[in-house]
Amino acid sequence: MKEKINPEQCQVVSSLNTLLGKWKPIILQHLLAEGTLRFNELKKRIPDITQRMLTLHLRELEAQDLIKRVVYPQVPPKVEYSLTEYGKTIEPLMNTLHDWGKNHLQHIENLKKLDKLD
Amino acid sequence: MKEKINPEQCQVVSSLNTLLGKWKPIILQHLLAEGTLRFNELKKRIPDITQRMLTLHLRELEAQDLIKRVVYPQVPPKVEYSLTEYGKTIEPLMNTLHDWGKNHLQHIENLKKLDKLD
DNA sequence: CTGAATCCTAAAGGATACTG
DNA sequence: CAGTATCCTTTAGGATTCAG
Repeated sequence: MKEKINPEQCQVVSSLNTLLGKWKPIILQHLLAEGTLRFNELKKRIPDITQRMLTLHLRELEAQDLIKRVVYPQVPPKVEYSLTEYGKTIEPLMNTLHDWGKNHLQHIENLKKLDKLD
Repeated sequence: MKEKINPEQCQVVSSLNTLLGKWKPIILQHLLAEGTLRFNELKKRIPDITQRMLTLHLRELEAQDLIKRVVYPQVPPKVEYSLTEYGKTIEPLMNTLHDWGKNHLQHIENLKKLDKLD
């Protein structure tokens, strides 16, 4: 018997926790695709997110050192978000998740079709 | 500018939803490591999970076609859980998550140490 | 423009007791 | 042994308002 695995020590859970948040993967995808975006540019690209959640998620991603936040001291304020160098290491992970997820949707779709034949 | 990405059409989100559940990755890890386990064997290996959550998570993993459930019609009941053939395709994904998560914990640890030097 | 503050709802998960 | 059923707590997220 293998040793016990707890959520706290499981490294898979560690990865998942980093991405845990309804909009975090979306935010990361936009920053991966476009490099640098202002707060409102992100808001426009993710219409259904609330300002509150965008702020909270950005703060958490920043705390994880995945993104950096640059404030231009001017009025009206201008704040730019982009991935840190470290944050860019998440791209292969995102791609792996994307590929498996895409295949998974197809798989579930196929199962449903087979069910209808019964 | 790329097209908008919504949670519903985002394939990364699709993968994450499959693993969404406090104990699901843990359950999968045990089944990956040991092949077939009975309900109570899983419960013993994951001491802090409640029977309720174990049942719910197993049902959801089964609905995703990731695991299969075999009931032996006897008293007392015997139910065995194992990965489906399709479910085994999640192993590379789990490994990728594990590796990134392990590195991430180390990264965060290093950042904390650097902070203390200030 | 980029937030912060407050209040509220919904969903996930836990505790406990019961059952074929 | 392998669950169900019920009730409760916690947490994530949404709606709205205000502010520098």
